[in-house]
Amino acid sequence: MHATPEQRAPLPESFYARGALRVARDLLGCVLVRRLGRQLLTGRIVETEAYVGMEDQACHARMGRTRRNAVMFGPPGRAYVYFIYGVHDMLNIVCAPAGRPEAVLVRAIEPVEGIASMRRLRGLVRPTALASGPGKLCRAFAITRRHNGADLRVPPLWVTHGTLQRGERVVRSARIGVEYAGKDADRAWRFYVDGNPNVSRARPARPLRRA
DNA sequence: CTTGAGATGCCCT
DNA sequence: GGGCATCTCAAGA
Repeated sequence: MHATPEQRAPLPESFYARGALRVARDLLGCVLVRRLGRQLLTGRIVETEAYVGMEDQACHARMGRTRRNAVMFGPPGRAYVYFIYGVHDMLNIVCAPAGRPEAVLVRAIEPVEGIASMRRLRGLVRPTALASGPGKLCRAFAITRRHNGADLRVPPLWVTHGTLQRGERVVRSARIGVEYAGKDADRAWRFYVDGNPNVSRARPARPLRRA
């Protein structure tokens, strides 16, 4: 089954300009594409989190603009990639018009093409563990801080339209690892495909709501 | 490992 | 007593 040109076309900037909450939901099922030399690595996005501007106490922009978070203040549809814990790169997508620092963290991907390369990049783990977390996915797709600011409509890294399959349901929960965020720690701003084995934490800590 | 907030210290006027 | 360079250190999805 081959993708049509339409399906392969990158999502336009307007898709990303609608605010992190809507975009986080709508990115589920869309396809991340990475060109590595002559090879394409692709996968369906199955888990995201919204980070919603300066008011959001979990958002990197909460203290205003700094050197690190500057790309969040720029145009939508760009990669905001940062390094954390001395170990992981994290891929975020800027999701509001310039000046509004909102972004979606891409947290898990279901590998589709280029799985052999992903295994090389990640080590020999279960296929469903190749990209089942924000740090893992950056490793599997060879995404690093060098991609910070990259336009996600052109190679080597872009996102194309995709849909959920029959029977796939979106659920939401609190975001992972934001306990420090006070009033915002419990907001249900994490979205994922219910039951998908590539999601980073299959078993939720708390009850879920249908999204 | 990086970041940035806060502390500390230094020199100016 | 303010502005700024430097340090220090906790915390980070």
